[in-house]
Amino acid sequence: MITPTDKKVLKRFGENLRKLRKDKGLSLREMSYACSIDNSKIAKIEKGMINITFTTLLQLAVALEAHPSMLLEYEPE
Amino acid sequence: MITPTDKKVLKRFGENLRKLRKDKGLSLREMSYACSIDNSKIAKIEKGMINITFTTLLQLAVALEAHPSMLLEYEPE
DNA sequence: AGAATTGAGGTCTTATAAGGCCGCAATTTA
DNA sequence: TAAATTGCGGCCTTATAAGACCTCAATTCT
Repeated sequence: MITPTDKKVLKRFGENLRKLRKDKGLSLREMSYACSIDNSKIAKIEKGMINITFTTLLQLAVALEAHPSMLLEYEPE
Repeated sequence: MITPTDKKVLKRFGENLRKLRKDKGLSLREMSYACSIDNSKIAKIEKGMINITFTTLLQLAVALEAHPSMLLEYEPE
């Protein structure tokens, strides 16, 4: 079950993801196209609404042309 | 659906996880205790049998006393 | 040898991620 | 201002992760 603490962690991850996407100047649909993940799903991830799997993390990294570990390097807060 | 390519990626991740655990001198049960993940599940992860979620990745990092991103830093191969 | 530890697979239930589509309000652009 | 783009939430089905427990063969320890 997804705890309130998890919620917070996912939200923080989402915020960072959003930042990385913006920095790369991509719209949700552009990013969607770049990694084959539905744009609405990416929106949900950025909102911290879903607990993504390992493979989804890798897909996101592809779209951002970054190393997967980079998506985890942000201030936990 | 989990593709053969995903399978390979998960397997590689698992091998690395196993290495990290061994390096820390932990048995599956010890690690299980350290991160509240059933030992049989950790075994499955190491075997690349499951596509773990973001929160599970964080839990594993706790047991290894490492930054989550570290679990992703290995030779993709 | 006997006991304990360890890795690992199987099984069952429940929660939820994935995948895909729709629509709409708010921007942004033409 | 009309038209496109964008973010985003809802909905549905299917696949599968999570979580918990059991068993057992192979090691390792005593």
